[in-house]
Amino acid sequence: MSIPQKRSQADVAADRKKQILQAAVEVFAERGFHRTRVSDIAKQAGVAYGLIYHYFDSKDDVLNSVFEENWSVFMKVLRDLEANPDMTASAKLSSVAALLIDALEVAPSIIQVIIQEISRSDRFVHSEKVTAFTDAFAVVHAIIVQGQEGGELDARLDPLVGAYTFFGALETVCTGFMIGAIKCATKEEAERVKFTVTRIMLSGMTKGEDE
Amino acid sequence: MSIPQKRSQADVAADRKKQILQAAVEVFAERGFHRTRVSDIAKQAGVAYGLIYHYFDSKDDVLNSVFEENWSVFMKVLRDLEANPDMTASAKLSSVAALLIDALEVAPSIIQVIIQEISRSDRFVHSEKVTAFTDAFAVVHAIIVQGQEGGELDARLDPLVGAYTFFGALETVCTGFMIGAIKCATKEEAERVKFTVTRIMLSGMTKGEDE
DNA sequence: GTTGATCGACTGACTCGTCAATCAACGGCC
DNA sequence: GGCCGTTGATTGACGAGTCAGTCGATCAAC
Repeated sequence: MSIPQKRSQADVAADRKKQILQAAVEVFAERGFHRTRVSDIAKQAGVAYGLIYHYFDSKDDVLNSVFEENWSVFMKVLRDLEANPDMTASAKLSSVAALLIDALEVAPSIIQVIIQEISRSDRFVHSEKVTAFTDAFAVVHAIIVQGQEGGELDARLDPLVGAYTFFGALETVCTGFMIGAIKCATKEEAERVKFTVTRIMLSGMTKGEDE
Repeated sequence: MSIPQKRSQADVAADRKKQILQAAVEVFAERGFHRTRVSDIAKQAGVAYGLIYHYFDSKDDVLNSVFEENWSVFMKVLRDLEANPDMTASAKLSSVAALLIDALEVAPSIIQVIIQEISRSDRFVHSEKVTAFTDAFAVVHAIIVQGQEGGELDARLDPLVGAYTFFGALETVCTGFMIGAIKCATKEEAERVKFTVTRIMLSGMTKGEDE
Protein backbone atom coordinates (compact mmCIF):
# COMPACT_ATOMS: atom_id res chain seq x y z
CA MET A 1 0.00 0.00 0.00
CA SER A 2 1.25 3.46 -0.75
CA ILE A 3 0.80 4.97 2.65
CA PRO A 4 1.33 8.33 4.36
CA GLN A 5 5.11 7.84 4.28
CA LYS A 6 5.18 9.55 0.97
CA ARG A 7 3.88 13.09 0.78
CA SER A 8 3.59 14.68 -2.61
CA GLN A 9 4.47 18.32 -3.17
CA ALA A 10 0.79 19.08 -3.52
CA ASP A 11 0.04 17.57 -0.12
CA VAL A 12 2.81 19.53 1.48
CA ALA A 13 1.60 22.68 -0.21
CA ALA A 14 -1.93 22.25 1.09
CA ASP A 15 -0.61 21.66 4.58
CA ARG A 16 1.62 24.68 4.42
CA LYS A 17 -1.29 26.85 3.50
CA LYS A 18 -3.29 25.57 6.44
CA GLN A 19 -0.29 25.96 8.69
CA ILE A 20 0.12 29.58 7.68
CA LEU A 21 -3.59 30.22 8.03
CA GLN A 22 -3.65 28.80 11.52
CA ALA A 23 -0.60 30.78 12.55
CA ALA A 24 -2.27 33.88 11.17
CA VAL A 25 -5.40 33.27 13.22
CA GLU A 26 -3.30 32.99 16.34
CA VAL A 27 -1.33 36.19 15.87
CA PHE A 28 -4.33 38.13 14.58
CA ALA A 29 -6.25 37.13 17.68
CA GLU A 30 -3.39 38.07 19.92
CA ARG A 31 -2.24 41.36 18.46
CA GLY A 32 -4.95 42.40 16.05
CA PHE A 33 -4.62 42.50 12.31
CA HIS A 34 -3.01 45.86 11.77
CA ARG A 35 -0.56 45.38 14.58
CA THR A 36 0.72 42.07 13.29
CA ARG A 37 3.45 42.22 10.72
CA VAL A 38 3.69 39.68 7.99
CA SER A 39 6.95 38.67 9.62
CA ASP A 40 4.98 37.78 12.77
CA ILE A 41 2.84 35.37 10.80
CA ALA A 42 5.94 33.86 9.24
CA LYS A 43 7.64 33.46 12.59
CA GLN A 44 4.57 31.91 14.20
CA ALA A 45 4.20 29.51 11.29
CA GLY A 46 7.90 28.75 11.29
CA VAL A 47 8.36 29.63 7.63
CA ALA A 48 10.26 32.27 5.75
CA TYR A 49 8.78 35.69 5.17
CA GLY A 50 8.57 35.33 1.44
CA LEU A 51 6.70 32.05 1.61
CA ILE A 52 3.59 33.85 2.75
CA TYR A 53 3.56 35.55 -0.64
CA HIS A 54 3.92 32.27 -2.39
CA TYR A 55 0.59 31.14 -0.96
CA PHE A 56 -1.23 34.44 -0.60
CA ASP A 57 -1.46 37.57 -2.64
CA SER A 58 -1.17 39.94 0.25
CA LYS A 59 -1.59 40.33 3.97
CA ASP A 60 -5.22 41.23 3.34
CA ASP A 61 -5.62 38.06 1.36
CA VAL A 62 -4.53 36.05 4.38
CA LEU A 63 -7.24 37.65 6.49
CA ASN A 64 -9.81 37.16 3.77
CA SER A 65 -8.92 33.50 3.53
CA VAL A 66 -9.30 33.04 7.25
CA PHE A 67 -12.68 34.66 7.02
CA GLU A 68 -14.01 32.92 3.98
CA GLU A 69 -12.91 29.50 5.05
CA ASN A 70 -14.82 29.73 8.31
CA TRP A 71 -17.67 31.96 7.34
CA SER A 72 -18.77 29.67 4.55
CA VAL A 73 -19.30 26.78 6.95
CA PHE A 74 -21.26 29.03 9.27
CA MET A 75 -23.42 30.19 6.40
CA LYS A 76 -24.05 26.63 5.33
CA VAL A 77 -25.31 25.71 8.78
CA LEU A 78 -27.46 28.82 8.78
CA ARG A 79 -29.04 28.06 5.43
CA ASP A 80 -29.68 24.45 6.36
CA LEU A 81 -31.43 25.62 9.48
CA GLU A 82 -33.53 28.09 7.55
CA ALA A 83 -34.67 25.43 5.13
CA ASN A 84 -35.54 22.88 7.80
CA PRO A 85 -39.33 22.53 7.85
CA ASP A 86 -39.40 20.51 11.08
CA MET A 87 -38.25 23.27 13.40
CA THR A 88 -40.07 26.26 14.77
CA ALA A 89 -38.55 29.67 14.21
CA SER A 90 -37.71 29.84 17.88
CA ALA A 91 -35.87 26.56 17.74
CA LYS A 92 -33.91 27.77 14.75
CA LEU A 93 -32.87 30.95 16.48
CA SER A 94 -31.91 29.04 19.60
CA SER A 95 -29.73 26.81 17.50
CA VAL A 96 -27.91 29.76 16.00
CA ALA A 97 -27.24 31.19 19.43
CA ALA A 98 -26.06 27.87 20.80
CA LEU A 99 -23.88 27.33 17.76
CA LEU A 100 -22.04 30.59 18.28
CA ILE A 101 -21.62 30.33 22.00
CA ASP A 102 -20.40 26.77 21.76
CA ALA A 103 -17.96 27.81 19.07
CA LEU A 104 -16.52 30.22 21.60
CA GLU A 105 -15.26 27.25 23.56
CA VAL A 106 -13.85 25.17 20.76
CA ALA A 107 -12.34 27.87 18.54
CA PRO A 108 -12.14 31.15 20.40
CA SER A 109 -9.37 32.57 18.23
CA ILE A 110 -11.29 32.15 15.02
CA ILE A 111 -14.42 33.71 16.46
CA GLN A 112 -12.33 36.50 17.85
CA VAL A 113 -10.65 37.27 14.56
CA ILE A 114 -13.89 37.20 12.62
CA ILE A 115 -15.69 39.43 15.03
CA GLN A 116 -12.87 41.76 15.76
CA GLU A 117 -11.05 42.16 12.55
CA ILE A 118 -13.93 41.85 10.18
CA SER A 119 -17.28 42.49 11.79
CA ARG A 120 -15.86 45.03 14.20
CA SER A 121 -13.61 46.89 11.88
CA ASP A 122 -13.72 49.80 9.53
CA ARG A 123 -12.58 47.16 7.10
CA PHE A 124 -16.15 45.97 7.43
CA VAL A 125 -18.14 49.14 6.98
CA HIS A 126 -15.95 50.36 4.17
CA SER A 127 -15.77 47.25 2.08
CA GLU A 128 -17.62 44.92 -0.16
CA LYS A 129 -17.38 42.33 2.60
CA VAL A 130 -20.47 43.85 4.13
CA THR A 131 -22.39 41.50 1.91
CA ALA A 132 -21.08 38.48 3.76
CA PHE A 133 -22.71 39.77 6.89
CA THR A 134 -25.83 41.07 5.27
CA ASP A 135 -26.21 37.55 3.86
CA ALA A 136 -26.30 36.17 7.37
CA PHE A 137 -28.68 38.86 8.46
CA ALA A 138 -30.87 38.00 5.52
CA VAL A 139 -31.14 34.38 6.61
CA VAL A 140 -32.11 35.28 10.14
CA HIS A 141 -34.44 37.87 8.70
CA ALA A 142 -36.08 35.12 6.68
CA ILE A 143 -36.38 32.87 9.73
CA ILE A 144 -38.09 35.66 11.64
CA VAL A 145 -40.49 36.32 8.78
CA GLN A 146 -41.33 32.61 8.68
CA GLY A 147 -42.10 32.77 12.37
CA GLN A 148 -44.23 35.84 11.95
CA GLU A 149 -46.21 34.34 9.09
CA GLY A 150 -46.79 31.20 11.10
CA GLY A 151 -48.18 33.30 13.93
CA GLU A 152 -45.36 32.21 16.18
CA LEU A 153 -43.51 35.51 16.36
CA ASP A 154 -44.85 38.99 16.93
CA ALA A 155 -45.82 40.40 13.55
CA ARG A 156 -45.51 43.98 14.73
CA LEU A 157 -41.74 43.73 14.88
CA ASP A 158 -39.59 44.86 12.01
CA PRO A 159 -37.95 41.57 11.06
CA LEU A 160 -34.78 43.16 9.72
CA VAL A 161 -34.25 45.14 12.89
CA GLY A 162 -34.97 41.95 14.75
CA ALA A 163 -32.23 40.17 12.88
CA TYR A 164 -29.76 42.92 13.67
CA THR A 165 -30.81 42.90 17.29
CA PHE A 166 -30.30 39.18 17.44
CA PHE A 167 -26.82 39.15 15.93
CA GLY A 168 -25.81 42.22 17.84
CA ALA A 169 -26.67 40.58 21.10
CA LEU A 170 -24.66 37.49 20.22
CA GLU A 171 -21.74 39.42 18.87
CA THR A 172 -21.40 41.62 21.89
CA VAL A 173 -21.68 38.68 24.25
CA CYS A 174 -18.82 37.08 22.32
CA THR A 175 -16.87 40.30 22.67
CA GLY A 176 -17.56 40.35 26.39
CA PHE A 177 -16.13 36.89 26.54
CA MET A 178 -13.03 37.94 24.65
CA ILE A 179 -12.23 40.84 26.88
CA GLY A 180 -12.70 38.60 29.86
CA ALA A 181 -15.83 40.27 31.20
CA ILE A 182 -18.09 37.31 30.59
CA LYS A 183 -17.07 33.86 31.72
CA CYS A 184 -17.97 30.81 29.69
CA ALA A 185 -15.32 28.52 31.08
CA THR A 186 -17.53 25.88 32.66
CA LYS A 187 -20.51 24.16 31.10
CA GLU A 188 -22.78 25.78 33.69
CA GLU A 189 -21.58 29.26 32.85
CA ALA A 190 -21.95 28.64 29.15
CA GLU A 191 -25.47 27.35 29.75
CA ARG A 192 -26.41 30.40 31.76
CA VAL A 193 -25.13 32.67 29.02
CA LYS A 194 -27.06 30.75 26.42
CA PHE A 195 -30.15 30.75 28.57
CA THR A 196 -30.01 34.49 29.14
CA VAL A 197 -29.50 35.41 25.52
CA THR A 198 -32.08 33.06 24.12
CA ARG A 199 -34.59 33.88 26.84
CA ILE A 200 -34.30 37.58 26.13
CA MET A 201 -34.36 37.27 22.37
CA LEU A 202 -37.02 34.63 22.08
CA SER A 203 -39.54 35.64 24.65
CA GLY A 204 -38.98 39.14 23.33
CA MET A 205 -39.95 38.12 19.85
CA THR A 206 -42.67 35.60 20.47
CA LYS A 207 -46.21 36.73 20.11
CA GLY A 208 -46.99 38.57 23.30
CA GLU A 209 -50.15 38.53 25.32
CA ASP A 210 -50.37 42.31 25.40
CA GLU A 211 -52.46 44.14 22.82
CA MET B 1 -21.42 96.75 24.71
CA SER B 2 -18.24 94.97 23.86
CA ILE B 3 -19.59 92.50 21.38
CA PRO B 4 -18.34 89.48 19.41
CA GLN B 5 -16.43 91.79 17.08
CA LYS B 6 -13.38 91.23 19.18
CA ARG B 7 -12.07 87.74 19.60
CA SER B 8 -9.18 87.10 21.91
CA GLN B 9 -6.45 84.61 21.05
CA ALA B 10 -7.86 82.29 23.66
CA ASP B 11 -11.27 82.33 22.01
CA VAL B 12 -9.76 81.64 18.66
CA ALA B 13 -7.71 78.81 20.10
CA ALA B 14 -10.73 77.11 21.65
CA ASP B 15 -12.60 77.43 18.38
CA ARG B 16 -9.71 76.04 16.40
CA LYS B 17 -9.61 72.99 18.59
CA LYS B 18 -13.33 72.41 18.08
CA GLN B 19 -12.95 73.06 14.40
CA ILE B 20 -10.23 70.44 14.11
CA LEU B 21 -12.20 68.00 16.22
CA GLN B 22 -15.27 68.38 14.06
CA ALA B 23 -13.26 68.00 10.88
CA ALA B 24 -11.71 64.88 12.37
CA VAL B 25 -15.11 63.38 13.11
CA GLU B 26 -16.16 63.95 9.53
CA VAL B 27 -13.14 62.35 7.92
CA PHE B 28 -12.97 59.52 10.45
CA ALA B 29 -16.61 58.72 9.73
CA GLU B 30 -16.04 58.86 6.02
CA ARG B 31 -12.77 57.00 5.63
CA GLY B 32 -12.14 55.31 8.94
CA PHE B 33 -9.42 56.22 11.39
CA HIS B 34 -6.51 54.29 10.02
CA ARG B 35 -7.24 55.28 6.47
CA THR B 36 -7.32 58.98 7.21
CA ARG B 37 -4.00 60.76 7.21
CA VAL B 38 -3.34 63.65 9.46
CA SER B 39 -3.13 65.71 6.31
CA ASP B 40 -6.75 64.78 5.57
CA ILE B 41 -7.87 66.20 8.88
CA ALA B 42 -5.88 69.35 8.23
CA LYS B 43 -7.35 69.78 4.78
CA GLN B 44 -10.89 69.20 6.01
CA ALA B 45 -10.39 71.70 8.82
CA GLY B 46 -8.73 74.16 6.50
CA VAL B 47 -5.61 74.49 8.61
CA ALA B 48 -1.98 73.62 8.16
CA TYR B 49 -0.69 70.16 8.86
CA GLY B 50 1.50 71.19 11.75
CA LEU B 51 -1.31 72.95 13.55
CA ILE B 52 -2.90 69.66 14.44
CA TYR B 53 0.17 68.96 16.54
CA HIS B 54 -0.12 72.30 18.21
CA TYR B 55 -3.47 71.30 19.65
CA PHE B 56 -3.04 67.55 19.94
CA ASP B 57 -0.21 65.24 20.89
CA SER B 58 -0.78 62.76 18.13
CA LYS B 59 -3.30 61.42 15.69
CA ASP B 60 -4.43 59.00 18.38
CA ASP B 61 -4.93 61.90 20.74
CA VAL B 62 -7.36 63.45 18.27
CA LEU B 63 -9.45 60.30 18.26
CA ASN B 64 -9.32 60.05 22.03
CA SER B 65 -10.51 63.63 22.35
CA VAL B 66 -13.43 62.98 20.04
CA PHE B 67 -14.33 59.99 22.14
CA GLU B 68 -13.93 61.47 25.58
CA GLU B 69 -15.77 64.65 24.76
CA ASN B 70 -18.86 62.76 23.67
CA TRP B 71 -18.69 59.67 25.81
CA SER B 72 -18.63 61.63 29.02
CA VAL B 73 -21.98 63.27 28.26
CA PHE B 74 -23.47 59.89 27.41
CA MET B 75 -22.19 58.45 30.67
CA LYS B 76 -23.64 61.35 32.62
CA VAL B 77 -27.08 60.74 31.14
CA LEU B 78 -26.71 57.06 31.92
CA ARG B 79 -25.76 57.62 35.53
CA ASP B 80 -28.55 60.13 36.07
CA LEU B 81 -30.99 57.59 34.73
CA GLU B 82 -29.64 54.88 36.98
CA ALA B 83 -30.02 57.07 40.04
CA ASN B 84 -33.55 58.18 39.25
CA PRO B 85 -35.88 56.56 41.78
CA ASP B 86 -39.06 57.52 39.96
CA MET B 87 -38.56 55.30 36.95
CA THR B 88 -38.98 51.59 36.50
CA ALA B 89 -36.03 49.62 35.19
CA SER B 90 -37.92 49.10 31.95
CA ALA B 91 -38.45 52.80 31.53
CA LYS B 92 -34.76 53.42 32.13
CA LEU B 93 -33.73 50.90 29.53
CA SER B 94 -36.24 52.31 27.05
CA SER B 95 -34.75 55.72 27.59
CA VAL B 96 -31.27 54.49 26.84
CA ALA B 97 -32.44 52.88 23.63
CA ALA B 98 -34.37 55.96 22.57
CA LEU B 99 -31.41 58.17 23.40
CA LEU B 100 -29.08 56.23 21.13
CA ILE B 101 -31.45 55.86 18.25
CA ASP B 102 -32.41 59.51 18.36
CA ALA B 103 -28.74 60.44 18.45
CA LEU B 104 -28.40 58.59 15.18
CA GLU B 105 -30.47 61.29 13.54
CA VAL B 106 -28.87 64.36 15.03
CA ALA B 107 -25.21 63.31 15.07
CA PRO B 108 -24.68 60.23 12.94
CA SER B 109 -20.99 60.90 12.34
CA ILE B 110 -20.15 61.01 16.01
CA ILE B 111 -22.06 57.84 16.74
CA GLN B 112 -20.42 56.21 13.79
CA VAL B 113 -16.92 57.14 14.87
CA ILE B 114 -17.47 56.03 18.43
CA ILE B 115 -18.96 52.71 17.45
CA GLN B 116 -16.69 52.00 14.59
CA GLU B 117 -13.34 53.30 15.56
CA ILE B 118 -13.52 52.61 19.24
CA SER B 119 -16.12 50.06 20.15
CA ARG B 120 -15.64 48.14 16.94
CA SER B 121 -11.91 48.19 16.71
CA ASP B 122 -8.95 46.22 17.86
CA ARG B 123 -8.04 49.53 19.41
CA PHE B 124 -10.84 48.65 21.79
CA VAL B 125 -10.04 45.10 22.72
CA HIS B 126 -6.37 45.83 23.06
CA SER B 127 -6.47 49.00 25.08
CA GLU B 128 -7.21 50.51 28.42
CA LYS B 129 -10.21 52.18 26.82
CA VAL B 130 -12.16 49.01 27.46
CA THR B 131 -12.95 50.48 30.83
CA ALA B 132 -14.97 53.28 29.26
CA PHE B 133 -17.29 50.69 27.84
CA THR B 134 -17.31 48.38 30.80
CA ASP B 135 -18.37 51.45 32.79
CA ALA B 136 -21.43 51.81 30.60
CA PHE B 137 -22.13 48.11 30.84
CA ALA B 138 -21.84 48.37 34.60
CA VAL B 139 -24.52 51.04 34.76
CA VAL B 140 -26.95 49.02 32.66
CA HIS B 141 -25.99 45.99 34.70
CA ALA B 142 -26.95 47.91 37.81
CA ILE B 143 -30.26 48.99 36.31
CA ILE B 144 -31.07 45.38 35.47
CA VAL B 145 -30.18 44.23 38.98
CA GLN B 146 -32.45 46.94 40.39
CA GLY B 147 -35.26 45.64 38.22
CA GLN B 148 -34.61 42.07 39.28
CA GLU B 149 -34.58 42.95 42.95
CA GLY B 150 -37.79 44.87 42.56
CA GLY B 151 -39.39 41.81 40.99
CA GLU B 152 -39.85 43.65 37.75
CA LEU B 153 -37.29 41.76 35.70
CA ASP B 154 -36.66 38.05 35.43
CA ALA B 155 -34.25 37.11 38.22
CA ARG B 156 -33.04 34.01 36.40
CA LEU B 157 -31.19 36.08 33.84
CA ASP B 158 -27.54 36.84 34.23
CA PRO B 159 -27.63 40.60 34.52
CA LEU B 160 -24.19 41.15 33.05
CA VAL B 161 -25.00 39.09 30.01
CA GLY B 162 -28.25 41.01 29.84
CA ALA B 163 -26.36 44.29 29.74
CA TYR B 164 -24.13 43.02 26.95
CA THR B 165 -27.12 41.75 25.03
CA PHE B 166 -28.81 45.09 25.39
CA PHE B 167 -25.89 47.18 24.19
CA GLY B 168 -25.05 44.71 21.49
CA ALA B 169 -28.52 44.96 20.07
CA LEU B 170 -28.36 48.74 20.03
CA GLU B 171 -24.87 48.87 18.65
CA THR B 172 -25.59 46.55 15.78
CA VAL B 173 -28.78 48.36 14.90
CA CYS B 174 -26.70 51.55 14.73
CA THR B 175 -24.25 49.74 12.50
CA GLY B 176 -27.08 48.57 10.30
CA PHE B 177 -28.12 52.16 9.96
CA MET B 178 -24.60 53.22 9.06
CA ILE B 179 -24.19 50.71 6.30
CA GLY B 180 -27.56 51.74 4.94
CA ALA B 181 -29.35 48.49 5.70
CA ILE B 182 -31.69 49.96 8.28
CA LYS B 183 -33.59 53.12 7.51
CA CYS B 184 -34.27 55.64 10.23
CA ALA B 185 -34.88 58.59 7.97
CA THR B 186 -38.48 59.37 8.86
CA LYS B 187 -39.96 59.65 12.31
CA GLU B 188 -42.13 56.62 11.62
CA GLU B 189 -39.15 54.47 10.68
CA ALA B 190 -37.22 55.59 13.73
CA GLU B 191 -40.22 54.77 15.90
CA ARG B 192 -40.55 51.32 14.40
CA VAL B 193 -36.87 50.65 15.05
CA LYS B 194 -37.19 51.85 18.62
CA PHE B 195 -40.34 49.82 19.12
CA THR B 196 -38.75 46.64 17.81
CA VAL B 197 -35.61 46.91 19.87
CA THR B 198 -37.31 47.89 23.09
CA ARG B 199 -40.08 45.37 22.63
CA ILE B 200 -37.61 42.56 22.17
CA MET B 201 -35.29 43.58 24.95
CA LEU B 202 -37.89 44.54 27.49
CA SER B 203 -40.50 41.87 27.09
CA GLY B 204 -37.56 39.48 26.95
CA MET B 205 -36.31 40.62 30.30
CA THR B 206 -39.51 41.20 32.19
CA LYS B 207 -40.66 38.54 34.53
CA GLY B 208 -42.28 35.93 32.36
CA GLU B 209 -45.38 33.91 32.97
CA ASP B 210 -43.66 30.64 32.17
CA GLU B 211 -42.14 28.51 34.90
C1' DG C 1 16.12 19.43 -16.88
C1' DT C 2 11.97 21.55 -15.52
C1' DT C 3 8.90 22.88 -12.12
C1' DG C 4 7.67 24.57 -7.89
C1' DA C 5 8.73 25.25 -2.84
C1' DT C 6 11.51 27.98 0.19
C1' DC C 7 14.44 31.53 1.78
C1' DG C 8 15.42 36.31 3.60
C1' DA C 9 17.68 40.62 2.32
C1' DC C 10 16.28 44.58 0.15
C1' DT C 11 13.46 48.32 -1.79
C1' DG C 12 10.00 51.56 -2.27
C1' DA C 13 6.20 53.83 -0.62
C1' DC C 14 3.81 55.88 2.92
C1' DT C 15 2.92 58.93 6.60
C1' DC C 16 3.62 60.41 11.45
C1' DG C 17 5.58 63.84 14.03
C1' DT C 18 9.32 67.60 14.21
C1' DC C 19 11.09 72.02 13.59
C1' DA C 20 12.66 76.38 12.15
C1' DA C 21 10.56 80.23 10.21
C1' DT C 22 6.77 83.51 9.93
C1' DC C 23 2.99 86.15 11.46
C1' DA C 24 -0.39 88.31 14.53
C1' DA C 25 -2.01 89.54 18.98
C1' DC C 26 -1.05 91.29 23.43
C1' DG C 27 0.57 94.14 27.07
C1' DG C 28 3.95 97.18 29.17
C1' DC C 29 6.26 101.53 28.62
C1' DC C 30 7.08 106.18 27.19
C1' DG D 1 -1.73 106.87 21.12
C1' DG D 2 2.42 104.80 19.25
C1' DC D 3 6.53 101.74 19.77
C1' DC D 4 8.43 97.13 20.84
C1' DG D 5 9.62 92.86 23.00
C1' DT D 6 7.21 88.61 24.17
C1' DT D 7 4.14 85.15 23.59
C1' DG D 8 1.57 82.06 21.12
C1' DA D 9 -0.71 80.70 16.64
C1' DT D 10 0.31 79.02 12.11
C1' DT D 11 2.78 77.18 8.27
C1' DG D 12 4.60 73.29 5.32
C1' DA D 13 8.90 71.05 4.04
C1' DC D 14 11.58 67.49 5.83
C1' DG D 15 13.49 63.42 8.57
C1' DA D 16 12.98 59.08 10.14
C1' DG D 17 10.78 54.83 10.99
C1' DT D 18 7.89 51.22 9.54
C1' DC D 19 6.47 47.44 6.77
C1' DA D 20 4.26 45.38 2.74
C1' DG D 21 5.67 43.19 -1.09
C1' DT D 22 9.58 41.86 -4.58
C1' DC D 23 13.26 39.23 -6.37
C1' DG D 24 17.04 36.44 -7.39
C1' DA D 25 19.14 32.50 -5.33
C1' DT D 26 18.84 27.80 -3.62
C1' DC D 27 17.05 23.31 -3.10
C1' DA D 28 14.12 19.28 -3.62
C1' DA D 29 10.75 16.76 -6.18
C1' DC D 30 9.21 14.90 -10.36
